Amino acid sequence: MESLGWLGLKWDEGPYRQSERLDIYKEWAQRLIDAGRAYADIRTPDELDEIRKQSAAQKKPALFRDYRPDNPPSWQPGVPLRFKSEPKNYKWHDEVMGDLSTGPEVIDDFIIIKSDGFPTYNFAHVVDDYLMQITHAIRSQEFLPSVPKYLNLYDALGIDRPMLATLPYIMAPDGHKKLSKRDGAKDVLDYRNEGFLPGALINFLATLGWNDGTEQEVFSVDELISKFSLDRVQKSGARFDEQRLSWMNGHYIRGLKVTELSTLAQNYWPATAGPVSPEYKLAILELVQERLKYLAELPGLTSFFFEEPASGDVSELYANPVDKQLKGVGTPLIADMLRSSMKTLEDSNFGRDDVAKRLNELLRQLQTKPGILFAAIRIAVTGTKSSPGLFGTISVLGKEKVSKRLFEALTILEK
RNA sequence: GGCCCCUUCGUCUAGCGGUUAGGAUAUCUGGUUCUCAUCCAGAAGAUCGCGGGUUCGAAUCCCGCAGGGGUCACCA
Repeated sequence: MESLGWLGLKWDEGPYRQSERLDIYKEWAQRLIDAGRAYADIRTPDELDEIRKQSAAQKKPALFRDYRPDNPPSWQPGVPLRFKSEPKNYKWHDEVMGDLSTGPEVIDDFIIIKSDGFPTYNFAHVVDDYLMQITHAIRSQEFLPSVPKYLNLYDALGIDRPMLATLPYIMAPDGHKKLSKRDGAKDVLDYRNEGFLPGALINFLATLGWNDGTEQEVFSVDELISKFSLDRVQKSGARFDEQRLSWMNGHYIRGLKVTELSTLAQNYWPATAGPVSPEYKLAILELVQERLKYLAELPGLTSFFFEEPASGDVSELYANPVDKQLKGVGTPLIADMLRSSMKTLEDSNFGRDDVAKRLNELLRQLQTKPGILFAAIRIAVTGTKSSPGLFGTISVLGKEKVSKRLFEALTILEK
């Protein structure tokens, strides 16, 4: 329920507890008894198992309707109540699967009230749906084989059935099995904790097995409400592709206003962020917004805004630069470039434009390539091999941090 | 085993008798004269599960088969 709330999915009625509705189920069960359509089943689990074994030995499905007790006692608390089925052919329409039909062989007697007095799902959902005036019963595929049983029960109770629809499975990313928690599937709330947006998850899930017939991929919730239709739902299962979800979430994050992103990102800052000003965080978010796929990536992308680069990282990056261009440049030359950078930034106002102007100017003076000069500065200032745009990063970091880091890098290089 | 459902690029899918089998994502390349990302452009990627039919013509209709999944509880 917390998941539904987070996703913004609202319900009209309930929730109900079965324990508070036992009398209702009992009343409906009594109707079946009165109509001769239910009987108390006093057989032990062992006896029932015996029936199953016999059937299995004959390579036939176990049908309890072939083994009905001759003189069942009247139903009383503590014993299970079994539905007395009336086997026949069924044809019905499934909003997703289309027209379906089955023979009498799939209809059987089944327990409707357990010995503890609680109804089984098979019985409770029919009663509950009816009382709540449910129009559409949309279920997962594993219920499809049970539908004829439900139809038989609707008939016995003399009530109309709702529209039926069967949704395909969501499959595990790597296999052919349906996605399930025991196979490592994440909870919806795990996605919330990793910083996925509800709208993105809904969009992803909705288009997993459904499309509107156009080439549109991104749908707002309102669009989904107006455009979704069961008859365009896929019948086959669809793999849960996290990469696609990440792409979609990134798309939604990019569409946010920075202030909105800031609100959502509140709890995702690195532990070392500490009590820095909201303006500083906002400026950082502006820099990283377009490269965030989900909020939990924030620390990895921004930690250098809050803590000094590790000297080990810096020296390692200079010794083995990822950038090919920087590779051929000798340490003395890199040191020179850092010194010049310090100098030209010394009396900068650290506005983004001014930083850009000065560093581009320096580029001309030194007659080197951006891939070399800027890579060298990036390592010193961020301690990483990639970062947001260098000018913006320097501007946001500010004079104090930048000067200090250039100086630190210099001492590392000269060691 | 009985019954049921499914089968188009790696993945999500469009397609409903005539298409160079389209899009998205992922991958790769180029560009946006700094990396990463974004954005833009391009490439590669599908003998439409297989075999028969019907038809001038089938991914599309019919029949078999195979593979995958599900279900046969006092769980939902």
